[in-house]
Formats: sequence, C-alpha cells, structure tokens
Amino acid sequence: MYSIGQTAKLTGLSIDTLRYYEKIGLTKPPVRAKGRLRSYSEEDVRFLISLQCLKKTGLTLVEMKAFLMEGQCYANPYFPLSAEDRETIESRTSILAEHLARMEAQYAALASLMEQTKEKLEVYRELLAKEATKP
Amino acid sequence: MYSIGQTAKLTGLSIDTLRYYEKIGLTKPPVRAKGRLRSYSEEDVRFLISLQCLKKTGLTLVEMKAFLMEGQCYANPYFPLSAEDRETIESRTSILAEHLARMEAQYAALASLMEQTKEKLEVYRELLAKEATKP
DNA sequence: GGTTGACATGGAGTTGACTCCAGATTCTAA
DNA sequence: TTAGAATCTGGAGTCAACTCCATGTCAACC
Repeated sequence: MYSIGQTAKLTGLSIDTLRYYEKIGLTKPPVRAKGRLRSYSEEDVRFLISLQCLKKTGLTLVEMKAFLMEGQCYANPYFPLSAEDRETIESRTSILAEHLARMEAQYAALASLMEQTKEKLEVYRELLAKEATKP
Repeated sequence: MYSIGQTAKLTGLSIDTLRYYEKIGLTKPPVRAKGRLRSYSEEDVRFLISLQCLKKTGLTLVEMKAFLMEGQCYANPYFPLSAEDRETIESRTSILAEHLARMEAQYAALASLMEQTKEKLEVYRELLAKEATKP
C-alpha cells in the first residue's frame, strides 16, 4: 500500500490531482490507513496509470468517467457479464466501438502528420549534409 | 474568398475562435473586403484546417505558434533556406525532430490502447453471438 | 425608410483541469 | 516536548482556450 505522496511519484500525477480525481468521482475513494490517510493499492496505481493512457487518446475526464462506469470491465474483460442483460452488453459494445473509431481517426491523422514531418526533416538534413561537404 | 461565417462552416471552428486565433497572432489578419469584413482565401482555409491537425497531436496554441514561426517552411518545405544560416536550419531541424518524437510516442500509446480495446470488443461480440445462437 | 441579418469591436464570462492556500491533525525524530 | 514532515479538509485561485455580450456599422430586401 502506498501513501498519497508515494502514489503521486509512482504515477506522475500530483497529490492535488489525485484528490481532485477522487472528488469528481473518477477514482473510487481509496482505503484509509489509520482511518485517516489515503492508502493506494498496487491495483489503484495501475488504474491511475491506465487513466493517463486513456487521457492521451483525447478523452475528457467526464468521458473517461462515463467510459469506465459503463464498461466496468475495462480493467478486466472477463468481468461476470453473464449476469448482465443483453442491452447492457450492447451498450458497452457500442461505447467501445465508437471510442475505437475515434482512436482510429486520430491514429490516421497522426500517421499523416508524422509522414509530412519526416519529409520536412529529410529536406533539412540533406541541406545540412550538403553544407558539411562544401569546400 | 470566404466570409468569416463561411470560413467557420468550412473549418469547423467557430467565428469567435477565428477572431481569437487572429487576436493571439496564431493566424495572420485576413484581407478585409470593403475595408471592413474579414475575407479568407482558399489558402487561409487550408491553413486553418492544418492547424487543427497539429492541435490534435497535442500542441498548445503557443507551441503551434512557435512551431509555425520557426519553421515558416511548414507550408512549403522548399522555402528558400539557402539564405538562412546554419544555426537556423539546425534549430528548425531540432524542433521538428522533437515534435516527431512526441508524435511517435503518442502513436505507440494509441496503438496499444486500440489493441486492448479491440480485444475487449471481441469478448463482447462473442458473448452477443453466443446469446444469439441460444435455444 | 425601417427592419433584418451578417459582421465589427472591446471586454467580460465560462469551462475543464488542475493548483494553491489556510488551518488542523497526527506521527517521527532531535 | 517541541519542531518538522506528511497528510487532512474546504474552498479559492489560475491558466488555456474559448464563448458570450453589448453596442455599432453596413447592405439588402419589403
């Protein structure tokens, strides 16, 4: 179990941010050591790290919250779904599918930008190379 | 030439955002029709669209501004560099290289997230398929 | 010739995501 | 036992990036 300070260091999030995420309900309140101090588990830490990955794909905190609530199983795809009814499964599927589509669009845009950037870099590098071999 | 309203529709940016970008110096002031009304060219529109692509790669407006100023050649890689001195070329090269590295990291993170999401989707779809074939 | 609609300006307000602060509590080391 | 460090709470402040507002100009249509 980690203190809030250790958790901040492990995840790269600030102490304030950890408390903020808890306040807005993005993370569940962690256990309290001695009934007072927040105490984060290994799993909590992994979860916080995966949150940052999701964030990088451009989701807002509110979207992430909705995403995680709807698909509780994000952490564990083998979450007991058999008890869920068909509609719930379909809803989760469509949320994931939409999110995937957005990520794919972003992926394609990134790829094209990277390609352009590489070409420009090449032009510069050639220029520098030519300069270097001048008399 | 397009009015600010038409430009907003074409680019997906709001009228206020177009004026805001101009105010902070991210875009150059467009020609004024009848000395009063902003009038955007095809090229202005293309530029605005490419700004949005850059933005999606996670650059802030300030970074984008610096990026575009430093490497004026972003729009045209064959910009007359011969007149520039070696240091300027090196500076542009390193800005582009750093930006490329960031994009590559983001690209890898996205790929891994997409992979995970696809796996989860697969699990759900199988569940739905099984349900469908039940007695 | 009056109303409508698009656009202008300067400045204020909003939103999301933190970040900081004051004052209190508790444990730890000198 | 007192000073320091880490944490607590509730609430205020900040920053980027818009977004809205009041008021004014102009051209066009009825």
